[in-house]
Formats: sequence, structure tokens, C-alpha cells
Amino acid sequence: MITQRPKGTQDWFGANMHKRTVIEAKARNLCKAYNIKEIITPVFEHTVLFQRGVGETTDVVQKEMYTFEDKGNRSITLKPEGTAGAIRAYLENSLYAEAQPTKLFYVTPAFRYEQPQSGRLRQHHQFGVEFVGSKSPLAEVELITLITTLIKELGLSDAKLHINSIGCPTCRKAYNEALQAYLNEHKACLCGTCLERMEKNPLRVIDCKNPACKEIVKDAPRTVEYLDDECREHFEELQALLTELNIPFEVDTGIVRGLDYYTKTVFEFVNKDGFTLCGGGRYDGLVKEIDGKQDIPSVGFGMGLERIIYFLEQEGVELEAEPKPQLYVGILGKEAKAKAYKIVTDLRHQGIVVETDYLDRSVKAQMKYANKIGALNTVILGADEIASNKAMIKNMETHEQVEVSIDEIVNYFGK
RNA sequence: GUGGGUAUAGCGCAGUUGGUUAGCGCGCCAGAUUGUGGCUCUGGAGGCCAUGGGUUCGAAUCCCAUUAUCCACCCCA
Repeated sequence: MITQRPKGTQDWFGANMHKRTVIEAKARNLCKAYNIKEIITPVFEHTVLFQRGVGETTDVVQKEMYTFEDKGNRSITLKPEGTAGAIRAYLENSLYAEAQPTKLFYVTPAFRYEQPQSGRLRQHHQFGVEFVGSKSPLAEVELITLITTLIKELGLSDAKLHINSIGCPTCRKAYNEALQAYLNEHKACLCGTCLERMEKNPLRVIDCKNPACKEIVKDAPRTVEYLDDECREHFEELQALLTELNIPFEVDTGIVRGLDYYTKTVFEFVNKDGFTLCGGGRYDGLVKEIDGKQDIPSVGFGMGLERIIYFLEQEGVELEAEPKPQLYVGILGKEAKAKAYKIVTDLRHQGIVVETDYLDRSVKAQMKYANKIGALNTVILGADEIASNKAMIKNMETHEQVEVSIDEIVNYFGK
């Protein structure tokens, strides 16, 4: 038990760790080009931030949060998503006082208590971007472009972009009334959760996967039919921009998303098997919800790293391999040990990736080890080599050996 | 929270209708002219058969429970 990790968690090491490193590197690199700055916020926040931000009626808040009381009797929650914390930090640190808009990205763990399955864990990791301070659909377009590019750079097959608009609180009110009226007529066929949702957050009923509910929902009114002028224009402009930029998309009026802060645009990237790689949307009301004063429009998305890795594996995509050690320095004999190790250190400090022996193994065992770790070259340093300042560097692939003066090993690697 | 599968060596798996010292492949360690890897050969280490009960002369094998894990649903990344 003591050697067993908690349910729904994962240890990162080896090949998997490397994949994550590559994915993160590509994401960071892209953000650099888009002038999006990194932000790291705490892993835990005051519970109320998520209750208010993510929304009391959401599944995430109602049943999936890791909430506990700390020794100072504060209610603390491990972040279930990245947006609320980033916006809290934006406000607390007065980032709105700097040049606007503010574009932030993060790579963060997120915690949700749910049943683990493939591509879903209790602690997962998200790469996300928050674009704060623009109400223009160009902000959506920028995020969508970034995601599309990242997916391509990772070598994943194209994911389909699904977009929808769920309107603002004003149009939502009209919509909710219409939806409730419709649902009331079909109350008898709805599942228990939907009957509950109907009262508190009717929009969520649209998302229900229960076959009976789905049948009802099929003919239910859609948010897009109830958008006010501003929201409709926004949605139309977004579609026009995407079209002009040749970014394929599909309007899917069934996307409503499970977090309460979304307004207007919501979007998902779905792969060919129907799995969501990444999702996000606009949240024009969140800043005000948290701050109480300022009203700052924003858009964001989150992308699950585990999920990306899962899809890479599903599609058999190989990311660039981890670099192999350039040189294995075999050490032979006690007298040579310190001097050889000094040479290893000097080479490392000159930028050569070097591995050596720490187990006093035989030359044969050392060569075997060098082969196993994929070292490109080997050199054995014993008393003779140290004394004569001459050693043989062996290319492990061609088996060729070249005599090199020890002082000049670094030159052998063109440094 | 609901439903299904699985649990035997580090990893991947066999294990006959219950029968004696539980096997195979890979990996690991060592040796095959003692200072040179890969291929081959030889040898070696490593298992309380998930845990706890039960049935039986006898259980990895049958039954029950527990735990873990995987998959699906819900929801999300």
C-alpha cells in the first residue's frame, strides 16, 4: 500500500515524461510567438473562488472538488481547472493596469474527484491560455489558431473545431424561459438529474446523454435562436473571420459546456473518434463575478496533456526522440578514477552529454552499459591513458576507433 | 455515483477437469583468453500466485468478501 500511488494519479518518468516535455516545449514556443506570457498560480485556492467562478450548479463544484479545511480553518480546494486561479491572480496583481489585453498561458495540474478511465485522471495537467481584456472575436480566433497549429506541430491528425454560442445573461434569461417551457411539456420523459437541472441550470439539460432526454432535447430550443443583437453579431463575426482565414469549423448547437462562467462562444476540438482534445470559450462575466467591480471580457481554453499523449499513442505518432549521451567514459582502476571523473566533468561543462561508471564495473560491463543507454561514442580511461594522455574514442555505430589526445576530446565533438 | 473486465517474477503472459519442488518470453546479473558493446551459448538471482475468509485429504485453480487496477456511463481536459 505504501508503494502504491493514490487512485487516479500517475508518476511521470521515462518515455512518458519525455513526451510531456516535448509537448510543453512546443506549447511554450508557440506562446512565445504569440506573445503570451506564462503564469503560475497556486495549486490550491480558497474554495469560494471555484464556487463563485466555476459555478455552484456545476458537477465539478458539486461533486468533484478536492476540498479540505486547513489548520487555520480556511476552506481550501485543489484547483479543478486553470481559469479561476489565473483570473484571481490577474485581479489581485492588478494586471489590468498594464497594457491591455493580457495574454497568459499556464501548464498546471488540476484535480477532480471522479472515476479514472483512459485519458482521464484525478490529477491531470492542462496547458491553457487566458486572453483577458478583449471582447473581439479575434481573441477567439487567436486561441483557435494557436490550438490548430499546436495540434499540427505535434503531428496529430486534424481535430474538428466545433463552435457554438450560448449567449450572455440577457439572452440566457429569455432562452431559459423558452427552454423551461418546452421541457415542462416533456417532464415525464426526463431523467432525475435533468429534472433538477431544469430548475437551477436548464442549459445543462441540453448536454444530457440519457437516450430519453436526448430525444426530447433534439427538438428543444437552441441558444443560438435566442441571442440578442450583440451576441448574434459577435457569433457571426467569429464565423466570418474563421471562414476568411480558412479555418474549418462546424456550428454545433449542442455544445453547452459544464462550467458556468462561459458566455457567448464555446468551442471544442474533437478528434475523429469523437473525443475532445481541448475545450474552451468566452467568459465575459467571470472577472466581474470574482472582482465584483470591473467588467472585463475574456476568452480561454484548456488542453489536457494526458489526453494529448493518449491521442498521440492512439495515432502512433512519434515525437522527437530524447537525445542520447554523446560519450560514455569508462573508468578503469582506482588510480584513474578521480582523474577520469575530472575529465568527465570538464567535458560536461563544455556542453557534451557524458555518462560514466559509478559501479566499478568491468570494461566489458561498462561497454554493455554504454550500449544499453545508447551512448554514441565510448572511451576508456585507465592508468595508461591518463599517463600517456592518449585514448581511443570508439564510435558505437561504426565500431571505428580514433586515437585522441585526452585534452582534445572536446574537439572530437566539434566544440 | 452506476455497470463490466482483470489481479501469477521488474515487464508481457502460460498454468489442462483442483494433485506434489509454479513455468515461458523479454529484461536484469555473471561467465564463454581476466582492457571493449550489439548476435549466440551457458549459468544465476528474482513469486506468501492482490488481501482476508471458506469448501477440500489437497486451492494459483472452486465460492464469498475486501482492495487495487483497467474499460464504459455521467462530467470534463
